Amino acid sequence: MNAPALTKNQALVFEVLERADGPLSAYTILDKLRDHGFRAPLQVYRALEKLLEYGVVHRLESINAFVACAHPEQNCHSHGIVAFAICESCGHVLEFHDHEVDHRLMNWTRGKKFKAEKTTIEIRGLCEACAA
Amino acid sequence: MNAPALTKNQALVFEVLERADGPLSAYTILDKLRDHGFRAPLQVYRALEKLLEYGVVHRLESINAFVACAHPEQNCHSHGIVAFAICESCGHVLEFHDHEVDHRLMNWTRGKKFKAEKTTIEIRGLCEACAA
DNA sequence: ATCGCACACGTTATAGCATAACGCAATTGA
DNA sequence: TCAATTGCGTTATGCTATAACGTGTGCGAT
Repeated sequence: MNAPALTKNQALVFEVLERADGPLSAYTILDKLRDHGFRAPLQVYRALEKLLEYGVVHRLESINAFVACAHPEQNCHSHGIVAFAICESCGHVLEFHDHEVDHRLMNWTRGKKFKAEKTTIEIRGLCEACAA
Repeated sequence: MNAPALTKNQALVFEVLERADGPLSAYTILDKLRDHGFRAPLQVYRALEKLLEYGVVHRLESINAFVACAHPEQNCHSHGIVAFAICESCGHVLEFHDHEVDHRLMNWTRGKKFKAEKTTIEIRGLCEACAA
């Protein structure tokens, strides 16, 4: 899915996520956009829904938060599975792709005749700076 | 962490999860245990916290639900990373372990000097029966 | 024995995350 | 022009999780 021009709300939400130096919850985004007229959670969730669809934003399931894609230039959906390392201290997120991991998981699901739609890989821990 | 004898509440929660044929939310567990005197979410969450610690229950982050471990006989924590395939139609969960996947992820985090604490791999899709 | 501690438990209240349902406005294309 | 689609705003609600307080029980150390 390629990203068409963003609507006003989508652009606002995306900018907030891009400027943030870590993942944000939907309600945090809402608070940051109150000055721009945002009043209700749905305004955020609806924008996020589209941004996720376009592949320019990721949802971190394990912490109920959202983060801008690390390489906005390319469509992230074409990279296969995305894995995240999330620092539980400072909140920073590392993003990476590994085709071998994809293969192993896909081989397994294929063997089980399971039709995979969406895969989540999230590693929580401490980043280099925080582990010191 | 090996499982000591379970307390009454822990045993009740664990039995509910074992009998269920799929993951359950904390509040669903609560409802199933009202007849046994459960009145508040914390009674469930506190039991779950211990069961997770003992490795006999898994939390599925992507659907906010809990499931009994598929091989209760062995300590699941000793198997390395656990991956789940979750059917979005019938709710059934397949559980598996792959040391090669573990390796790839650990190599990557080591390269980034990231200290991994807890890793989540969840594949949502359709199981064999539901995909037909 | 009893004091102190750790732990499980119960209760009330609250915080945090997400969506349902309604209606309106703008756009598009048959 | 009409119908369908999409985005938007609002109110209300539901689901998920934890804070904070107090009680009781078992058990080891003094």
